[in-house]
Amino acid sequence: MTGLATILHADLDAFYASVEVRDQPLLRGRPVAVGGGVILAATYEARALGVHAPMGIAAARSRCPHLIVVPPRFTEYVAISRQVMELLTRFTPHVEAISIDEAFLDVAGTVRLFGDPETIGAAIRTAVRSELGLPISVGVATTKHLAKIASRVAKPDGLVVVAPGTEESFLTPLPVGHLWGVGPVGERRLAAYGVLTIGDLAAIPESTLATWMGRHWGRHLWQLAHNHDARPVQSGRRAGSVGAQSAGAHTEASRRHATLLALADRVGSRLRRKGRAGRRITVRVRFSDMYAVTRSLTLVAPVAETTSLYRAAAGLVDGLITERSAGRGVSLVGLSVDLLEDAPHLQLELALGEEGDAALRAGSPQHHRLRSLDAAVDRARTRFGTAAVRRAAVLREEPEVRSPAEASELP
DNA sequence: TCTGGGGTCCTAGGACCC
DNA sequence: TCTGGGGTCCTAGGACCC
Repeated sequence: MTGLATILHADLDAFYASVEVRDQPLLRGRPVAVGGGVILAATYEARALGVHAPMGIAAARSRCPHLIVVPPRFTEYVAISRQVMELLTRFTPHVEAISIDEAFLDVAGTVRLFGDPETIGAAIRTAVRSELGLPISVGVATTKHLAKIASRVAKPDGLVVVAPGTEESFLTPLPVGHLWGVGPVGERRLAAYGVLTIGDLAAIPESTLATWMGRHWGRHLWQLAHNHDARPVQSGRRAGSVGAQSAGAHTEASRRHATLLALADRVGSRLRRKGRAGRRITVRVRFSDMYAVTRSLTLVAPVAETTSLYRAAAGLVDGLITERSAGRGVSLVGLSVDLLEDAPHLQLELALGEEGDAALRAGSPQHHRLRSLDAAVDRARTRFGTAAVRRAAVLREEPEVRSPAEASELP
């Protein structure tokens, strides 16, 4: 051990809202929220008036009548996020992006180059502010978990260093809800045992926590409370799943199928862009009373192609709704795919997917797109051989590869 | 005034195999 | 014929994160 706290957690403040304020200077200093349906991010001015994500917009306005609500620009946020992550890699190659607006850095190897971790944290904040015009908070500590808590304590627009040896006094007074992974349910369960702060938690023996919360959870909580967190900063982590969902009334089968096809398109083209595929398809349906149900299916071979995703998803969703709807409306449908590291038939699936994509770019109407996969299958036969294509189809438990045409009968 | 869209991880039961 | 333990895969659900 170096005796130095070298893990940084950098977290953009009110990210979406800060981008909008940056790009529309007239918004500066005013209560601003980014939202579509619900609040996605709120400036600190808005938070002071009780506006928080993920509150409904109407509820937010009732608390804050002068709230300015800006529609989100996701493409822009993704691009800016990339710029931020790029900037961070100047200070160390060990950057682990964990969401659109936060990342861990391990600067153990670069302190001789850039100065101690606190100096690096300050330099990051200055660079992000001056080059990208955005506020970012940084926490510095000996573990990932503690660095994350430190950046939270640093907000807004601050820097907090937890020096080695001071961890316990730093953690003791904080509420247990500050622990990563302890949400409202965990907080309630712990409160029932009189555990309110991380100090309270740290005083409980691990074996007792295990009986209260289950073995795994108990052990995990005990370790976090004592700042035992050996997880290294991992750059280049790959996503484990890809999904898309759509909220709104989906009670009518025709609307639902159209939405599912669009979701399958979105997920499929993202998979192919990444060169990934997956076997496990999960659908999620939420009813109008917010009751949510999932169904999943593991295919025998991986898929990355719109029509296969669509058919698997439509079958699951229709079955689920027949089984559970009980006269309720459907307010959300979602589709996701668990990715495989590597897979037989992946190249064939990707080739089929490319053909589908080409048809999409050509702007052909939906039923033409689906039919065009017939032609894609023919081309795949030439490229990969009839046997390979048939095998892929059999492995997907489909009667025949040409069945995309069936899907064109759907809306 | 009802709750977006993108993810991660864990649990638990049943099927199946050795 | 009965019994047991261990391991893996599949599915459904839930908590949590931003």
